[in-house]
Amino acid sequence: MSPSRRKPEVRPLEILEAAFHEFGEHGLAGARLDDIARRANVAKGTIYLYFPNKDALFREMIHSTIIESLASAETTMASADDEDTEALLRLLATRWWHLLRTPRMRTLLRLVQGELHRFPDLMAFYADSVTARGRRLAASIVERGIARGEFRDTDPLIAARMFQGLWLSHAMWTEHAALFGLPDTDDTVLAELLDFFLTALRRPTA
Amino acid sequence: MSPSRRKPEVRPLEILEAAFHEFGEHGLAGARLDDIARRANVAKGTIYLYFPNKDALFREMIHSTIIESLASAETTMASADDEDTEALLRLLATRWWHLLRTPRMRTLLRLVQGELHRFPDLMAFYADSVTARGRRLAASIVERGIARGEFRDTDPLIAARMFQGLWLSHAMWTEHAALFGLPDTDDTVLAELLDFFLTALRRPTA
Amino acid sequence: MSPSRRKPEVRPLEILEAAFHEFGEHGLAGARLDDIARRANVAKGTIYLYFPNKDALFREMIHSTIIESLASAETTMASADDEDTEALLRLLATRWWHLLRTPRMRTLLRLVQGELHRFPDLMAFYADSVTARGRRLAASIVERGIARGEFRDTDPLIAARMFQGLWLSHAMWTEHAALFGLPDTDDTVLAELLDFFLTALRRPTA
Amino acid sequence: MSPSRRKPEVRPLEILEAAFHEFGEHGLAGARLDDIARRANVAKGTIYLYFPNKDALFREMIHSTIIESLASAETTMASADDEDTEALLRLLATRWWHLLRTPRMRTLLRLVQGELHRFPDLMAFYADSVTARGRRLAASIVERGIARGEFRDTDPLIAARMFQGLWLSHAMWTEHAALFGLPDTDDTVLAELLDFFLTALRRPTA
DNA sequence: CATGAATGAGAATTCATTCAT
DNA sequence: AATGAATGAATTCTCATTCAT
Repeated sequence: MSPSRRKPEVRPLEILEAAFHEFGEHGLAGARLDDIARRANVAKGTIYLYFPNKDALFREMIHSTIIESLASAETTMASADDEDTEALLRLLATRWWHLLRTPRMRTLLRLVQGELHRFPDLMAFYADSVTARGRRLAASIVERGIARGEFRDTDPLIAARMFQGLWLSHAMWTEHAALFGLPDTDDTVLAELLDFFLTALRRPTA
Repeated sequence: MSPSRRKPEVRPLEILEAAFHEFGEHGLAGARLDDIARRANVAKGTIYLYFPNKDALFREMIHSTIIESLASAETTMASADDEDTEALLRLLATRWWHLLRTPRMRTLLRLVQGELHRFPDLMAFYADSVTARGRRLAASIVERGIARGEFRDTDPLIAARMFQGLWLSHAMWTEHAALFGLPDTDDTVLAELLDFFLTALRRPTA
Repeated sequence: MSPSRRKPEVRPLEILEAAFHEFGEHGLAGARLDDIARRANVAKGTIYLYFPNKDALFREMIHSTIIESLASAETTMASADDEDTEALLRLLATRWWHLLRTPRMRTLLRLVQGELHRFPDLMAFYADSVTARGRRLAASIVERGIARGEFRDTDPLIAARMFQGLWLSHAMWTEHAALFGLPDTDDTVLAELLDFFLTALRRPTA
Repeated sequence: MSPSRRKPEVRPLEILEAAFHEFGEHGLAGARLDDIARRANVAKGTIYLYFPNKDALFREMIHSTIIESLASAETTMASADDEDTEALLRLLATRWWHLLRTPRMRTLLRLVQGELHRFPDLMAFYADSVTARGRRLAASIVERGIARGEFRDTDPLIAARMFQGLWLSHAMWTEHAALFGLPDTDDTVLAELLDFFLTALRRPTA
């Protein structure tokens, strides 16, 4: 085929996109550059125009996926302010739930779990920019609820961590919902999560 | 190495053990049979006397690790009966926590997360024998607590799922405790988990 | 880089110059067109405007380097006539020595030795235009010396060949002077060469 | 093909032999592992059982060829003692001439000239063990001649260097004898060399 | 049973060459 | 004329698998 030329800036993005799919499906070692190239509609050598080797491609793919997740989280999380805190938390939780259940996010989670322990710097980047950042947001809402007397008095960061733990594990199970005994409808799962979490958080009614 | 004269049945076990380490560190595609053989003190060809190929070795390794985990869970979980339910739950939770934080368990969790989606039958086996079984045990305790009026009235299986979700995600974070904002001492984490979970479970004090 | 506006004829020369360096350093197969282009401050494709392929570029580079060497030899060798033959020979030998020890010449020698056996026509061209031509020049001086009774009666072409052999091998050794046991200063080497050669050539003093 | 098995020690030797031919013909960068393997009657992967990569194979090939040359020089040079020095020198010179004109030696010379400047340690090894060693041998004979009054009084090491220079350059020319104006028969060349060298060395006859 | 040298298909990487701009 | 992104064939290197010993 003759060297075609589109907008040059999209090439690396297409490659990263293809890399996301292949690495996501087969892992770092299991994915083949050949397949990534084919999926990106690009010759094998083209990948090396933008990435020095397979490892670097993997790293950049993870990095850019995290960045992208942040962006989409950013827009997703922008919150309303005039509501009572529980409603606010419900809103955040719902959006979070949908975000986590995105195919993109699920694949990212799997890669983080399965492959990132060999890339400590990427793991740190993920922990910082995704986990810690999200936790702070959740904690700030919890804090607001405590300040307003809606929630019981607890460490907001710990509560936020529990929140993340619950959502995270359920999101992972969702990928094999039947196997892991989740209800058929995702909304049910979300309702259960919220119910449980808020029960632990609310002031005991006298 | 000279053909050694151990009990012949230990050979495959040693190979499985080595496989666990190498697959655990590098994943299915990334691990090399060469390294597994070296770690097992065995010639490369010997592996093929016991396992038809790499995939099969991986499967058997996962399978036997799950079995082994069950066994160790079994002994760990054997419960006392004469106590109040909360104490019982604390006991279970503590043991579970220590089990999950075992290097063996953590590696298994990573492999399940990272590699098992390509082995649906193994995933099912894991879900059934580990997750579901554990959930039933936890649920039965919760049920007892409800029956005795110690816990609020909820679906015991859902509560048990929340329990697992909390423990699981925290166990995974523990591998990079500092990065993921966990307290320094594991006991503190456990205390936080129990506190949160029991708060959600206890009857509201009038 | 923007299309530059030099005299168009200099382009191929710059490319040949860059090719000389890269081929000289890495050999025909080892050199990369990429590096040649970069060194010539030219895009990779530009090379193909002037040379049909790598091999041709190599050939032309060798060819032009030989031509260039001839020219510089020409000017270098233009001889005075009014002197005694030994002085004439000393002059020629000195100039030759300096020419051979030029980086350009040394690289050419290495390429001739290492790569030209796969280009018989270029080898022949080199042998004819450089070696044979130089030998004839040297032989003519030897002949003059014999005719004048300054030198012993020998075959001038053979003597000239010995002359070339001595100078050539020493020039090659010079590139790693310390390793090959040459004196520190080049002039010493030249003096040794001349001393030896003239001793063999002079009439035995009665 | 099924994995065959001969005396295991010969494998690397066969590979080195094949490497010598391919590298000798095409140079380091130009030779293909594939061809080396084919020539050695060995699968491609087998090469990597004995040599970590192409460069290392090249190095070992050079190294072992040098070693081998030394050995053959050793046996070749073992000298008789009862003769006059000139005869001794003629003997040495003859043997040297034949050794240098061996295909093996010629290829080695080409590789040393054309490729070894990128392997300084190998160049040093060659200079030490081959060139310097041979030079010392020649020098010792010259010295003997001087001591006996057969040769004129000169620096024996310098004379030996001239000797080597003459032989070396002529050996190289021999590969393209016609092109470089050498006589048809090798013995004639040798006779010329000896004649010239001894003329320079002999005492002037009063 | 056990070995490990040997295999060769397959994967990563390189780079001469092309061609749309 | 000049560019340099793109190509893909060619090459190096890897490693699961085989099998003679």
